Amino acid sequence: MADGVDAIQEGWRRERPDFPVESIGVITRIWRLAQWFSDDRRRTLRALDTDPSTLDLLSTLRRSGEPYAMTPAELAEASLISAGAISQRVAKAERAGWVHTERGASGKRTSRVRLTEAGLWLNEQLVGDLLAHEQTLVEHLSPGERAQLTELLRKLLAGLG
Amino acid sequence: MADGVDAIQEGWRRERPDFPVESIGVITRIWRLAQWFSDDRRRTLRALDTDPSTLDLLSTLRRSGEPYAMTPAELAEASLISAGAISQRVAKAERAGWVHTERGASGKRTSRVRLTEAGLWLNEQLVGDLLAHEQTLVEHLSPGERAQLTELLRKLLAGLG
DNA sequence: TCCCAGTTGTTTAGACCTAAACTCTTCCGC
DNA sequence: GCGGAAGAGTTTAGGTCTAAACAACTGGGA
Repeated sequence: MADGVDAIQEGWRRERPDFPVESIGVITRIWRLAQWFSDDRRRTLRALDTDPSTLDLLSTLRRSGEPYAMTPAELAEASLISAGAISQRVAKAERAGWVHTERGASGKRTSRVRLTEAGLWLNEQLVGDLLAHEQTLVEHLSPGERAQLTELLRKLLAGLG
Repeated sequence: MADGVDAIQEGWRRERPDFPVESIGVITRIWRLAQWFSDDRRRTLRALDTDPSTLDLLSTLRRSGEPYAMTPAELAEASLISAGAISQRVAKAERAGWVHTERGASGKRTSRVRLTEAGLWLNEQLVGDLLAHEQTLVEHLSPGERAQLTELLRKLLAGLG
């Protein structure tokens, strides 16, 4: 039961038997899984006229709880992307009407990005559907395997710093 | 021992206790690990004046064995990226002197991309160093855990089709 | 032999990201 | 108060990808 990643490992073992190829089995599979899940999400969301970046923005605001408002700096930290990318995501979501930027009193530099009613409603729909769908994607593994995998991933991630 | 992914899960559990959040623990961690490994590789390669796309191209050719030559279509299939992206990767690597495109007899449409001596040499250095480095990244896990993780990832990937 | 549909490769338009430059505000220390 | 450094947000340049348009060869059937 071999997959494309085994083929890569075997290629290197054949060509350079002295190279340590064990990490490929973990890291390359993680890359492929990430790509697969990303593509799947992009396809699903495109059919609903949105995209993963916008969903991530709305979900971050939603998860923060009432009043569903955060500063750009907070959003950047929570989303693990640059502040510049947040500006662009917010501009796009604002054009679509999902969020509204509240600027401080005249000329203030600070601002807060807040979910609109429409944005809140959209997010509830999308997240509910997506989580249900993604649950089915991991159910090829038994409950025990899922728990084991979760723990191993957590440990690997924690070990990286 | 909680990480940022647990915070996301707890956020949803608090805001929407009816949503099935188990998949987040697997999928989001896979995304974060993929991002971490990608960033790490990009940083490492930038210090050596290259980038992951170029390394992937050279490695695919190298792994194919003598004479280290493939057509663009074969490269696209092996690399899991579009043919257009291959054109651009090849153009860049050719400018740097790592590969050479051999076109068929006058006016032929077919072509083969071949590693140059310099490209072969560069690849040996980079892959040797990277694999040694990446081995250290997974050694926070015991040998048994690494084997278990590899199997679970393989099974999850296979289950996606 | 000729035609045209399919295949192969390249180019271009459009996304989205990062990094860095830039603008404006805030606030510390004198 | 004042001046300038630090902080916050936006804009822009550059890079890489996909999707789609485009260009050019190939090969089977009339």
